[in-house]
Amino acid sequence: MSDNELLKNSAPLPSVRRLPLYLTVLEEFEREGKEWISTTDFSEVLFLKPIQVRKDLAHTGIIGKPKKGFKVTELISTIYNFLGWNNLTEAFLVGAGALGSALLGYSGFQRHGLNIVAAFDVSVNVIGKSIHGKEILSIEKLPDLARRMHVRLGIITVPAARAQEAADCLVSAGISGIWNFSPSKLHVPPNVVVQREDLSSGLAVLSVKLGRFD
Amino acid sequence: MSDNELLKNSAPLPSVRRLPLYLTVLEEFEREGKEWISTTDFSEVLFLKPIQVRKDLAHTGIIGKPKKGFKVTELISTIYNFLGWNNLTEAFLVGAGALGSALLGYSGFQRHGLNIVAAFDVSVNVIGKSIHGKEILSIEKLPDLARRMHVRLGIITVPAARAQEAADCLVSAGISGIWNFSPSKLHVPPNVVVQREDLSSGLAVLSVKLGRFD
DNA sequence: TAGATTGTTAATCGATTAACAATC
DNA sequence: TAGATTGTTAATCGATTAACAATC
Repeated sequence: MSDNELLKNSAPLPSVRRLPLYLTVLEEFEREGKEWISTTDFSEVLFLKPIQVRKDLAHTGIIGKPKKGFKVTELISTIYNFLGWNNLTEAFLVGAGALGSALLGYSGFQRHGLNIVAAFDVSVNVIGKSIHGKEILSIEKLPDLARRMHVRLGIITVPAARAQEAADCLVSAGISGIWNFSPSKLHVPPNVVVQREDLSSGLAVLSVKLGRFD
Repeated sequence: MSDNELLKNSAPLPSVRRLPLYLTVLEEFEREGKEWISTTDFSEVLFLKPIQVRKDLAHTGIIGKPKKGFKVTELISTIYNFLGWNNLTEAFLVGAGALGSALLGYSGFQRHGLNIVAAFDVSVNVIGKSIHGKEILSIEKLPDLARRMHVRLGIITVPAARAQEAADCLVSAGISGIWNFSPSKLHVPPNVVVQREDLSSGLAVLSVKLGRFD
């Protein structure tokens, strides 16, 4: 019944979430021309305990050198490899509103192995228009195009009320993963992976933390 | 040394993150005119275990009725209360790029107690322009305005390299919380709360889950 | 009443942290 | 060599789940 039923035997998800954080530090070190980085280096910048960094990095399979740490370039490519960010995954985006447009315009995804190849909407007001150089297509064309282009990933940025509908469309198009930016819980078959990216969860945490100071 | 040092004695953060999810179900029930909702109702829609829902709701302090569950309207207002979403927090947004514009255009924040009252940028290309009806001001005006308007919250949507600078500016303006959409770790004094909302963390999780199916 | 659902106390599970020997 | 840092094994901590009596 759990979301993670098929996902055993890998790094703990909290560790996976921290890996991109390590990448930002690593890239900084690389720019500065440093060859080695230790877990204490990480811990000082990120306010984490060195032992936690060591455990996290161990999950990627990298092996360090006592007294030195890890080779910066090697660790970067190991993490990229671990995350599968060295080969591009092509994605369709559904919902070309404010948030969808923002994601279309975010250039950083390319470096993270994500390539949004097309965007779709239901509204005649945006269909045919172009946002950040990408043409918005009618949602009706999605299933056919997805199969022809072998697109594996769908990004949902429609309002909550339309999210399930968008998910159904993507599933019927044979997609294998969904990045869901709507606050809705999606019902999909067990072979489809869903990652919820819900701003309201983050805002809830922030609100509670802030409230503690009143 | 931990981020949560000052934040003891409240609901566990994973529970807090789930509360907005319950709200979407509750609002659906309310629209349908239902008076009562049980933890099994929640669990069926959200694929959670009833016991987890019960534990989560207990943290808000609400008391249910055996055999009936919880009063829909009462539970909604209890959660809103718990999150502090019934009175508006005013916020400044720093960085009027693609993501910043999207957040400026997101009408859902009002319902979640968040009111973005002004946006700031460093670029002369956007200063003076208006996005979704909100004028973009020069970052130089931020400290003075923040103090005069008693703004408590800052939202950072600048590129990683400018994030610390933006945080310093907000901190010097007396802000007490930061919602950080950049991938950088921010260094702030202990009385300032930071909530990181990092897309790359979510993408990392999604990538690992997807990779598991290859 | 009978039975569904609550609230509470205890058991389990998984992630974080500690301790320490191995190593360069 | 001496000491910093690694990798590993064990202890702790906190969240999830189970069990069950209380209740309407």
